[in-house]
Amino acid sequence: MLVLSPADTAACCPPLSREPLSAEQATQVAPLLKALAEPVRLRLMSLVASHPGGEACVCDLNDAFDLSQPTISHHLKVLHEAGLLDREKRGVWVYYRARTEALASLGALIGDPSS
Amino acid sequence: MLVLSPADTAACCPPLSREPLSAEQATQVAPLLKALAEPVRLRLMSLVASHPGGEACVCDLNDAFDLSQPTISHHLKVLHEAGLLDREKRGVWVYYRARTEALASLGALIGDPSS
DNA sequence: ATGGAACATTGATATCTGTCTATGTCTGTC
DNA sequence: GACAGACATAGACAGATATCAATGTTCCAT
Repeated sequence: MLVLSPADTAACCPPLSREPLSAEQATQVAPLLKALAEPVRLRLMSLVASHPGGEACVCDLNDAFDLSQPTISHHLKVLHEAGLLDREKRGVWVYYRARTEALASLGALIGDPSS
Repeated sequence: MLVLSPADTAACCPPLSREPLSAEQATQVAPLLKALAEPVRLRLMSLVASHPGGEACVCDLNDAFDLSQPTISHHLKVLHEAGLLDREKRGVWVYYRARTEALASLGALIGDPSS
């Protein structure tokens, strides 16, 4: 099943320095950046993305921060709802996987490497 | 004179999916993303970056939005203090210039194009 | 069934932020 | 020098958000 996530909207736009973003494009892309624009979420994203297999269990992530479990859960939810993390429950554990295509298109939108 | 701006901190880190960001790196990079993570600022950045000559006068930018002049001024200040826009006063007008190197390194950090 | 472990959700609170109006500062012109 | 235009700053306020403690839910083992 094909699911369109918020993160897919990053692929819709040319790089920032090519042509001006429309108001609609900006309101679609900004939430992606906002999801990343927080130190804890940035580290969470990085932790998951750089984890062996491209996925990480919540139990691993909780230990990496000096924050309560609900707080980590909240940040993971924000990243998930933005479409930057995929969620999968396996038994008692929940695994999050980084959507690298979303990160790639977002990165290309910010700083076009080909220019 | 060489001035180190907040935006330069984006070049310090390997891509998100290479290795986990440290807490210090995350707190340095997050403000850059936060500056961009707002629809108006994203459009402002895009407007300036895609403007002929790579720079734009505030007078041009004000007209592109249905917002008060102080609000635009505020957003430009945020982008400037993040190190994403350079500021130059010429006569009565103020010109903002996009720091494309900062955008490039930030984009590379988010989604590594070389991987 | 019962209990515990792994996460999520809820509700509360303090802080941050985007917007406005009003005002200040600087620059060029008459 | 007075005035007008371009832009910044200050202050106020409503809405968003990061955090926590408490509680709920789901799954597995005993």
